[in-house]
Amino acid sequence: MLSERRLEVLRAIVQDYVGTEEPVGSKALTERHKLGVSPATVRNDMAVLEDEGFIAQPHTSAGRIPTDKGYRLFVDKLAGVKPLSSPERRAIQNFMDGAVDLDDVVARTVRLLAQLTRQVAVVQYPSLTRSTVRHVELLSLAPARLMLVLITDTGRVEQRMIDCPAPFGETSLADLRARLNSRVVGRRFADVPQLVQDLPESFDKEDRGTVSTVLSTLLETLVEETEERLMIGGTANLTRFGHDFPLTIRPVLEALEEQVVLLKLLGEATDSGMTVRIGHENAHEGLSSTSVVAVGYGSGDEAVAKLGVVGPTRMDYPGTMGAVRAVARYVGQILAES
Amino acid sequence: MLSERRLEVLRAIVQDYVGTEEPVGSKALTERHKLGVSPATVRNDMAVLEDEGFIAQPHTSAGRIPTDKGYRLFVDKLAGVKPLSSPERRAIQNFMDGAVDLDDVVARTVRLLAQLTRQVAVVQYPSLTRSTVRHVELLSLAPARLMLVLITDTGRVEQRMIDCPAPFGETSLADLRARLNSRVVGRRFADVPQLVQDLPESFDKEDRGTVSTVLSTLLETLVEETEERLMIGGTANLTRFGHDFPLTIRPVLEALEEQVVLLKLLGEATDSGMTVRIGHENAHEGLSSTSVVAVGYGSGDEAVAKLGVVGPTRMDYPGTMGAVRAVARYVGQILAES
DNA sequence: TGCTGGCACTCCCCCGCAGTGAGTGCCAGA
DNA sequence: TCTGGCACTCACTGCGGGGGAGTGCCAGCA
Repeated sequence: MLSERRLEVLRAIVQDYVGTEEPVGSKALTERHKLGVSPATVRNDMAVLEDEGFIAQPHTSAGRIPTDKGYRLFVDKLAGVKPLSSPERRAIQNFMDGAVDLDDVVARTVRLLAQLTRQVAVVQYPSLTRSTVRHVELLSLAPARLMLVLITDTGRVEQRMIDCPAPFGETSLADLRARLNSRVVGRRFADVPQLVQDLPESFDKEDRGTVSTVLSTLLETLVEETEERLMIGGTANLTRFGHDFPLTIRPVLEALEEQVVLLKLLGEATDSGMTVRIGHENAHEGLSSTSVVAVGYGSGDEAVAKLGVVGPTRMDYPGTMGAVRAVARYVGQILAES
Repeated sequence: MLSERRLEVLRAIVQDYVGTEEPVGSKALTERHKLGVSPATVRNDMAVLEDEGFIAQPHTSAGRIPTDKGYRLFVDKLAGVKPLSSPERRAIQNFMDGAVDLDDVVARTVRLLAQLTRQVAVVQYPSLTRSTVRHVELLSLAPARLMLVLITDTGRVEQRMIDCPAPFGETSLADLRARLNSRVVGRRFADVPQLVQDLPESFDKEDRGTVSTVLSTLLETLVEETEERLMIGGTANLTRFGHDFPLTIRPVLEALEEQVVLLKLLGEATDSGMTVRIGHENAHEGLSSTSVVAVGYGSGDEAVAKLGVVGPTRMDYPGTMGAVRAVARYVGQILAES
C-alpha cells in the first residue's frame, strides 16, 4: 500500500497538473506544496507512483502526468466534493427561477451546468419509464382521425396521430377518454399495459377496432419514448481542451452528436450517487481522453433522469462534482414543485 | 466592368481554392483549367481582380485567395445551384421517411443536412406566428388547476399550467373548451387575440376570472413561442474548418450556442428564395469567417420557418445551395402531408 | 531504514541559418 | 493585347547548437 506521503504527492501532482496543464516536476512540487521533504525524496516517491501506474512521463526528463488510474485514485480517496460558494448557489437560483416549460428547465439547466463547470453539459429529459401518467387526452381532428396526448407528472407532453379503422363518435370518444384516465392516471408507465389490456372488450363491437388502435398507439408511445431525448450545451468549452486540437476535439464532437452514445454514457451511471468515469473507463473510444461526471436527478426521492458533464480527464474533479450535484438537487426541487 | 475571361479566372480561383484549401497561383490555374491563355496573362487578370477587391494574397509571393466580395460575385453571377444527384435524392427520402413526430422530423432534417453538406446544420422549428390552430385543449388537473394544450397545424404542441382564481366546474370547462375551439380552430395565431377578446363576457360572473386567466395564458403562449426554438447538428464538421483551429472554431461554437444569434441569422434570410450571407456580411463577428446558406420551408406555399447551414466562407456554394434547397422542399412536403 | 544533497545525463524546446521553390511583378517583343 | 523571360520576394523545411528542466543514481547522514 502507498504511504500517506505518496498519496499526498499524487494529490499534489493532480492539483498542479489540472491547474497548469503542464507536466509537473519534483522541484516545482516541493515549492508549491508543503510536503516537508526534499525534491529528491519526492523523486523517489514519484518513481514508485510511476511503477504502480498512477503517473507517467510523456518522455524521459519531463515532469509527471497523472494516468487514468491516478485520477481514479484521486477521485476515490483523495478528493472530496467541493461545495459551491454561496454566490454560486445564488447564481443557480437566479438562473433557474423563471423557467416555465419543461423544455425551458432543461435548457436552462444545460446552460447553467456548462457555465459553472466550464465544460460540456448533458441533461437527459425526465424519463417516461419511471414517471407516472398525469393525463391522457384524446382529440378528434376528423371523423376517423384522432390525436393522442400524453401528459406526465414531470410535465412532459407527447402526442401522436391516430388513423382509425372506423369513424368514432363523440360519445364513444368521451367514454374512452374517461375510462382510460380513470385507469391510468397516477400510475407508472410501466404498469399501464396491463391496466388497459381488457379495455376494448367493454366497448361496442364497432368501436373495438378503434379502441385497440388507440391503445396500441399509447403503448407504442411508451416504448418509443423510453429512448430518451437529451440536450447538450457548452461545446464551446471544448476549445479549452488542449493544444493538439483537431485530433482530440473531433471524436468528442462526434460522440456528442450520437445521442445513443450519450445516453449509454449517462445510463452507466449508477442510480444512487454520483458516477465518475475517467478516460478509458468510458466504453466509447472517442471519449478516451475525457471524463464523465454524472448523477441522477428526480422530482421526488427517486431519480427519473440523469445529467452530467463531459470534460478532459484533466479536470477539477472536486469542483465539477460539486457543481453537478448542486444543480441536480436544484432541478429536482423545481420538478417537485411543478 | 470585368471581362468575360476575368470572371472565368475568378471562378477558377474559387473552385480551386475550395477544393485545395490553398492559395492558388497563376501556373496551377492554367494547368487545371482550359483558359486558353498563358500564366502571364492570368497574372495580369489577377492583378486587376485584386485591385477590385475580389481576391487577395495572404503575403507577397503567395497565390491568391477569394475575398468575401469575390465569393459574393461568384455566388451571384458565376455559380448556379447544383441539383442533387439521384442517389442523394433517394438518400433524402430514405432518411426522412419514417419520421413520426415533429421533433423527429426536425431531428432527422438536421442530421440529413449536416451529412449532405458536411457542415453545421440549423433547423428552426415551424413557427407559431404563421401557423394555424388545430385544437385547443383544456384539462382539469385539480379543482383550481388547469392545463392548456395548444396544437398547431404543423404538429407542434405547447402546454401550460394555469392556476385559477376560483374553482372551475366541469361543465364550464367543457363549455369554454367548445367555444374556444369553435372560434380559433383553423385560424392563424396572429388573429387569435381579437377572436377571443369578448369571450369572458358570455360567462357567468364567477367564472369570468378563470376564463380571463385562461385566455391571457393562451395569448402569452402565442407571444412567448414566437421566440422560436431550433436544433443544430453536425458541429463535428467544424473540425474540417481550417488549420488554425482554436481561434476560428471557438467563436463559431459560441455563436451556435446562442439561439438568439442563430435566429437572427436565419431571420435575416428573405422569405422567398435562398439567402447566402458571406463572411462579414453576417452581423455577428464570431461568424466573420463563415457563410450562412438559409432558405424558408413550409407546409404549404408559404414559409413557416427556416433552415440552413453554417460553414466556412470557403465552401462549395453550388452544392450546398442545392442540398439546402432540396431538403427544404422535401421537409415542406412532409409537413404538408401530416 | 529513510531522507538528503550532489552530480551526470537525457531530451525537449527554441533559435538562427541557409537552401528551396512556388509565385509574383515587370518589361520587351510579337 | 497576349506572351515568354527574368529578377525578386518570402514562406517553408531541415539542420545544428545552446539552454534548461527534470530525472536517476549514489554516497552520506540521522
